Amino acid sequence: MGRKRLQPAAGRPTVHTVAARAGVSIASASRVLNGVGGSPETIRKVRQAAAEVGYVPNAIARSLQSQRTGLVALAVADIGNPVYVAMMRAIEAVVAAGGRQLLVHATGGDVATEISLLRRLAHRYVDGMIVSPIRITDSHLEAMVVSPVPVVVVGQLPDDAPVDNVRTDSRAGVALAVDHLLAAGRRRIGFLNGPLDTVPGAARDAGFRAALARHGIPVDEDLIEIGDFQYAAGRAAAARLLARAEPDALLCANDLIAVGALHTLLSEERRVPQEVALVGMDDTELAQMTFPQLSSVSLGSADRGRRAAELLLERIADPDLPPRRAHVAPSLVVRASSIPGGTPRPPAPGQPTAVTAPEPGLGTSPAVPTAAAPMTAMPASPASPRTTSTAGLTTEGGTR
Amino acid sequence: MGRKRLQPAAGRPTVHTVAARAGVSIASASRVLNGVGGSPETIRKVRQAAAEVGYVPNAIARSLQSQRTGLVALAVADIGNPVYVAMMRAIEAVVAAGGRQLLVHATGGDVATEISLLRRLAHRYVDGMIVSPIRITDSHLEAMVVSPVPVVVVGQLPDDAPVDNVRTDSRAGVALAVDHLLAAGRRRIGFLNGPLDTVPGAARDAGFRAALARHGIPVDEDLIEIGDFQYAAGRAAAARLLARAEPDALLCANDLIAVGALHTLLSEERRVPQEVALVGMDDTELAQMTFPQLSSVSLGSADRGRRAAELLLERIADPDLPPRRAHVAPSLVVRASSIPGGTPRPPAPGQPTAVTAPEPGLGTSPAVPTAAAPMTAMPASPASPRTTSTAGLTTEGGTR
DNA sequence: AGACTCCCCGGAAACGTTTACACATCTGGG
DNA sequence: CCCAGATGTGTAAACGTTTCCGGGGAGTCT
Repeated sequence: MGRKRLQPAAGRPTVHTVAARAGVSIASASRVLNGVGGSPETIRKVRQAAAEVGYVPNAIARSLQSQRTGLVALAVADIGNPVYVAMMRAIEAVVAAGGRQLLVHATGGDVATEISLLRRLAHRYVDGMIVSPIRITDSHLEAMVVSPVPVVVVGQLPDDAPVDNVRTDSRAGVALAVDHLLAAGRRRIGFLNGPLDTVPGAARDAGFRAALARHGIPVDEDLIEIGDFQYAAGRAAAARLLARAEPDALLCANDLIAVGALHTLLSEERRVPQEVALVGMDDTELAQMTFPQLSSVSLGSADRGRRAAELLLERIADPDLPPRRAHVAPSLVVRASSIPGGTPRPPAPGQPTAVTAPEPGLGTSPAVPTAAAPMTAMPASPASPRTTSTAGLTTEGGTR
Repeated sequence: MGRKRLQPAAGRPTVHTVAARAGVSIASASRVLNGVGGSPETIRKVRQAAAEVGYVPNAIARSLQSQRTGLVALAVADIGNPVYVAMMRAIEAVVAAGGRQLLVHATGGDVATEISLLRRLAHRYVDGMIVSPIRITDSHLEAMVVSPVPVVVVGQLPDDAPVDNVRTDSRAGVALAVDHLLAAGRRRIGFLNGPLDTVPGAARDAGFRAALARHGIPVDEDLIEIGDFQYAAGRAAAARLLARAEPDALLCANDLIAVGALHTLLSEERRVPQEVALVGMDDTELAQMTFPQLSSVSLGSADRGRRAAELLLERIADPDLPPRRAHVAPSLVVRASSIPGGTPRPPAPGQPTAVTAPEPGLGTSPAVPTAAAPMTAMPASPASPRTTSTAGLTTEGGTR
């Protein structure tokens, strides 16, 4: 009898400890502790024994048995970029509601790091991963399809890739900004972009050229500068551009670049927006912190994060789902940095005005269907200058 | 013979699969795969079999056996606050070098969430945790000592708490800022603080009053405003303060508050720093992004993060170490927002100047020993305006 | 009263690894 | 020639859970 455990006193209590103390089998103890089955008397004894020894189940052993870790990984280039912070918050919320925790990886935008992370999924240390790569290579795709746990991509992906992904139409987003600036009477729009060999950089470049072409405006290469997606690069790129051209507006590929550009503009004593209008992209928290506040194209980072997390959880629950693709429509949030008359007075100061892009078609549509979109004032709470514009969400390929 | 696995074809390959295919025992297979022992012939067979079936060891099973998860958790209030981003990056680096990954929890500064997180450590889903609580309660302490895995605290802790922790002397940090402002001729220093029932809020309040007292200046309660540690609160608190008093300087309990205050100042058309000098705390990335750039008291967040991670890994390796405490000395980084003549011209524009506080004694010393510290120009690379001032690090209690 | 159902319980097998231990074989030296 | 040691291998026991399955008891229906 009872020859199973030799010295049950050593180490932390396990199910065996509890079972022995309650005088029942480990099966009964486990059942009671999981709330399934058990006679009233057994339940009482086990509960009491567990309380007395301070039993807490071991998460790892449970994972081994249940084949799920309760973890979801997120891999982004730069956890300092507020756009990823917003995404992370949204993902965290969904994932926590699903009873899981979030493991965050910072890849530094490095392809090798990303691949290695995807490959490591083979160890199944997480239940799934959300990844937002700046560049996509064949190795990425191969690692994703080979992975034993599901992967969801935030960002553009080849149309035939059998991977869930949530995307936004950043070309249409750029078009919104260009339309807005042209409607405000600007004619020489400078463009501060990220590297063209990145997915977002390429899309923004294409969007910018297409938008100008649609308005019959020739592209002046002197008005285009390339850096990376960081603050310092934005600051430097703006300085280079201003040294050789006289833009009356600057469109920036993300908010960090825009804040850098704003710094250069102000330190060169150019008035914003009177002399140079400024528009960023991503509509991060940062856009509301600058003075003047930054107009910015929202690409729905929080929505994309939320949607990605939902897709991932659904796929974890049912791996046989067909590959799905979700879209989040961009919208423009207008603030003081691009409005000629300074901060609009009618609502509260710093109140945003939003313009929403029409829903994009399948894949990357060739051009933006609308001409200059009408501006619509959005109702918003006077307490917070946060935009309440809701980006449109669509899903295709799923059976919802 | 071979009656162990009934259908080895199903599911992903395990050690059993590899062993069977190589015609050896699982023990031999495991040994080869771990690189310990094995004859040349066995090694060849096992390697080949593993490659053929694409074997990857299961992280969970390995964890169960080895009693380590390879994960380290970090719990902070707000992953959007750049001070935590800096800390997180530093921790990530150390932890990755130690072959582990980082699990990030956002607590929202909520005590109940923090406690629940600490309690969950009993499940041993991570090898240890770094936590930076805004408030510390007895429940915190109890949960920490009870935890089966080590916990390191970033922030003040009762002196007798048997928990590793790394702290900075934020009172001395506040004193650095006050000294600087007084030396620059400011006399009516406004103070925008966080809640007084938080550890950092209380310390900053005490530091502010002590610094004024040391200079024989009476405290004017009209010049003190309380909000929380966020941007919006800073903006609102500055507006309230400016409505009832006429400060010639504003000292802010962190950079987010300072950026909010800057927004209010600029939108009320007060010139910074000519009319109102501005100093923040934490010296985050944000401080370099504003215009004018923000003077800020560095509390060495990256250093604290790094040190905390080191302490944690050391303790994981040797749980019997005595409780240790590490100190990081604050320093002041002077930028354009607090210098009367605008951006200092001598070095490159936006070049920081740093003043380092003397090493604090044990525990919270009653007052700051130095009078107005001398300003020392720091050499820095012309390319980046990042400060290179290194905060001093000390450890006590350990056997290093 | 017998058969049937339902519920509760305990033994044991899984999950996939590492490793203690025992055994066999081989080598070299006395 | 025989034994000590070294070396390689396989069996089985861990790590801590959940869960399948079969047995037994109590109750109900016919």
